Amino acid sequence: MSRNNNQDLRDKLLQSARELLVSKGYRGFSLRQVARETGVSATSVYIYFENKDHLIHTLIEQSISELNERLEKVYGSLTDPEERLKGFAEAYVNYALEHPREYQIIYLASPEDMTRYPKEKFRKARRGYEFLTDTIKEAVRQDIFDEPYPRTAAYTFWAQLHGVMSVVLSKRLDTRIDQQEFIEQAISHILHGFQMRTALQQKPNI
Amino acid sequence: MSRNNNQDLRDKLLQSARELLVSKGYRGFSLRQVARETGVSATSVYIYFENKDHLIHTLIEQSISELNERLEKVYGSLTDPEERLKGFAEAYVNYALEHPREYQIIYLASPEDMTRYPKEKFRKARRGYEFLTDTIKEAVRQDIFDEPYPRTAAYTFWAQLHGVMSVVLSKRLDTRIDQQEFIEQAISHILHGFQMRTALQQKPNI
DNA sequence: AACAGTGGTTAACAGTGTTAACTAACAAAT
DNA sequence: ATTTGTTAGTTAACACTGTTAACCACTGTT
Repeated sequence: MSRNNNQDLRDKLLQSARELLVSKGYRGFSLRQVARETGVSATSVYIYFENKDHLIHTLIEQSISELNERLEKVYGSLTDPEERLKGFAEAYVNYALEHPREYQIIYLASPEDMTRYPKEKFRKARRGYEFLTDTIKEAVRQDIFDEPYPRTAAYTFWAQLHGVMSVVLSKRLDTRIDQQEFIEQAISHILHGFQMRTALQQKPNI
Repeated sequence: MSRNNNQDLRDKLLQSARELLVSKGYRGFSLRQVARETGVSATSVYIYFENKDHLIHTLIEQSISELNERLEKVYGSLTDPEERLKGFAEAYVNYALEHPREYQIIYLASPEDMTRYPKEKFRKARRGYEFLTDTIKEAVRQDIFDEPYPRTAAYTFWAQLHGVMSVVLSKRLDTRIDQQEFIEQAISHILHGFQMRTALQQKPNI
């Protein structure tokens, strides 16, 4: 157990870091604690990560990848655009509910940090958006949606979903509101917002 | 300038804290720095605030109040439910754009902190939701919307808006997407999601 | 056998939140 | 008028933190 320590320790550090971040949350997260947990000196972390931010950033990338894999699975298992869209929403919500802390990690990085990292690193993260953009484009092609800018629409979709889960996970929901109910209704609203708008835009009949 | 220092210094601390948080962001924010800036010893802060979290929390409350005031203004100046809803959205977005750091402060508090504070403190924060809930109820009364749970719908509305602004402010938007365009389209989608749904909602089950 | 590189160490610096112990100023009580 | 208690502030200290510099023990190469 000492040959290719190279990648070995790096992975162990990442795992300890993730566990700590998930169990103690962001506040109780420290490099030294990670090192302690891994049974290694604090400065060793700096051999594999430029600094604390970079370690966390790596964690974020991992989580984004896992989320994207789920989305890809949905994309591959469904063909109807509307079904896919709903599938995306559910996969997204489920990931957030199953891994709340990790989900929050993804959205943790503040803008000032982001700029310090190479922006290309987020290209991989955008894969999820591509699935979504494709789906919307397909829906437009099939005359199901009427979106002039599918990419913008894709970001709108994610943003709304993120808002919903953000509110849920940060426990800002009114206690009188049932969480499950809230999520379902929100998804329903979001999906509905994408349905043909031209016909309804004015005063609806009935 | 030394009589009722009581409230005086407290306010000065809050002001310094806000300036620091806005200029340096959350990372570069420290109690000691706040004290230094105010020209007072670090421990003085503990006379007026239980700890760092409580200080920040007070800042949050202030920002929420300011935001709520804007919403109240909208509520008072418009009567048509749909107009009001749109007005709320715009006021919300404008506040976020004009005071990005302060907006982010509002949504900074992580769930683990929240529980440490008396939940009632957020009652005042809920005023905004009440304006919105009222508006939706009124829309339902006028047969414009068809929302079985106006309160839930209100939270859905906020959540979606928050998601949109969160994405914008954390600079996660694809560089190819115009920010202004994105916001407008998102608002349009969100509002549309509230328009009459009965005719379209074929599959109500998740 | 000497060399450089790698992966790790310990020691130290500057900074943090927070607590404990103290002091100066002032109001009230005797 | 002196004692008392309270209040608003102080300094000193503790246990942390992220990060850097200097060092050390190995490895494989020449």
